[in-house]
Amino acid sequence: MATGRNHRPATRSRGIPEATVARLPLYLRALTALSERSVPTVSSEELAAAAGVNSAKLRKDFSYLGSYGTRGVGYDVEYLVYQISRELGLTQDWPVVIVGIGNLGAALANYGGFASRGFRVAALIDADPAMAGKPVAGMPVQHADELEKIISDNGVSIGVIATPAGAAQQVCERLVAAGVTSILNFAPTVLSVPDGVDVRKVDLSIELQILAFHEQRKAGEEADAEAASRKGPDGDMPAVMPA
Amino acid sequence: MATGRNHRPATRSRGIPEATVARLPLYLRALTALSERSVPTVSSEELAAAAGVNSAKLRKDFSYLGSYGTRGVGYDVEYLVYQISRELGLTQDWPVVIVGIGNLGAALANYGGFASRGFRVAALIDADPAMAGKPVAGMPVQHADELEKIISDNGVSIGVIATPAGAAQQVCERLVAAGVTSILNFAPTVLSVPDGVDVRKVDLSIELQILAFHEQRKAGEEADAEAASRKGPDGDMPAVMPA
DNA sequence: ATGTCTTTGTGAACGCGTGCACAAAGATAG
DNA sequence: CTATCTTTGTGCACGCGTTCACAAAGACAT
Repeated sequence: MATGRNHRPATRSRGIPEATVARLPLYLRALTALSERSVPTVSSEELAAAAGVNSAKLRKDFSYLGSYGTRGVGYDVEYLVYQISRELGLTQDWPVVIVGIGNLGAALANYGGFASRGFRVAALIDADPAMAGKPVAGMPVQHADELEKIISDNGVSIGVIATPAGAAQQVCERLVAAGVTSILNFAPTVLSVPDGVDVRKVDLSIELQILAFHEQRKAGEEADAEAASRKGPDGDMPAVMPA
Repeated sequence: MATGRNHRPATRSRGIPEATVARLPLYLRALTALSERSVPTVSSEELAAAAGVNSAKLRKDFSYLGSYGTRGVGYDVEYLVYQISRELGLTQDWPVVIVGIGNLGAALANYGGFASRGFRVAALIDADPAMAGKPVAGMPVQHADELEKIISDNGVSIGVIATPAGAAQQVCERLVAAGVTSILNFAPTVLSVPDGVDVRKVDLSIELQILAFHEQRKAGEEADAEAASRKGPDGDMPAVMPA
């Protein structure tokens, strides 16, 4: 049992750096938009601007995939869309299960971007018997008892956990035992998984706290600059100061 | 990953590395759990395990905050909770607005972790007039016309964008113009913001695509391993190497 | 007081990611 | 065909983050 396997497998996946992989979806989205506007080619400078990254970085990223550009011209949009899609494995169908159909789970089930590209919601699963059979996003919720069967029957390898924190680890273990090897975790918990299983975490609370940190820093710098006169009644005096 | 803050200027946050800041909420969560179990002290090894990180990394992270540990003993849980909370700016109240009350926006409004620690949902805003006045999470949705007034009246500096992609940039600009300096973006778009504004992005679709990449790689390796074992004992010979 | 034991705090080495700057490659015009 | 212009692909250097390994610091027992 490995402790929270959040760090990368350390092995560069087929020579493609993790940082590059994380940007490929970004490029793909920008390219898809260009494709819909029937733009035939795009330069690294233009595409980088659309994706919000540095053009040198983009070119280096693409160089890991191969030499798909034409010097003096740029990149063929359609060809690049295909190459990135293939590299990301989006040319095949990925059945996905969502476990925990509360507010968030339901929102995820309704999320359009889910079905759009290669991903298909194979089932919605909840532990509450009262939810069973209830339609969410045009699909009946199934009871957690069926979890193993659903995963096996549909060949699901990607699971989304949207349960309360307390249930997440247990759900995770059942998913893994049933054959899931990639998990997207929305529950605010560190998941322990065996080697070979990938976990990605989406944590609203953490993102907000990081923003708060920077916000506080900005406020502090402002106050220092302005000699601090008009700040709200709640300063940050220590209310609790344990020894 | 935030596109608006990719090239972070020289504003290195008071000497605390960004990577460390991103982990502080993780430590805080683990410490809060210990605190609730009335555990008085914790070693770096134990806490690191609970947070799913390396213990040396944790100690180095804490060293940026100061010397809050006692050699031979560990860290005082309550004291550390306070120090990290203060460092993250969670000892003060952060009013937050959520713009775009669709499935996701409603889920966020109902999310408990929101209110739990310093963050308070000041208003729910939507552009659809039919939504106005409708209660979501015990709070009436307000029309987008009121956006500037709401932000100004409540001193909101953090905004959450949960609108469709097409509306995100425009909403973002209005938020920034009204005084918001930190944005959490759930819309699948690259946001352009002026310097001094922090953007963090949460993108379900990107996370799934990254998982798909690794999933595909796993499947490929399996196939390679099979092929290799079928061929002969020496496993690491020329895999697929396109010219 | 002294020695032993535990655990922190950190110097140093290393590896990854980023961005600059430029040569190579191809398009295009004359 | 040659010259020029555009844009890619990448060698290189630099800085950040991670990890190791250990000395310093304090607790605790005798």
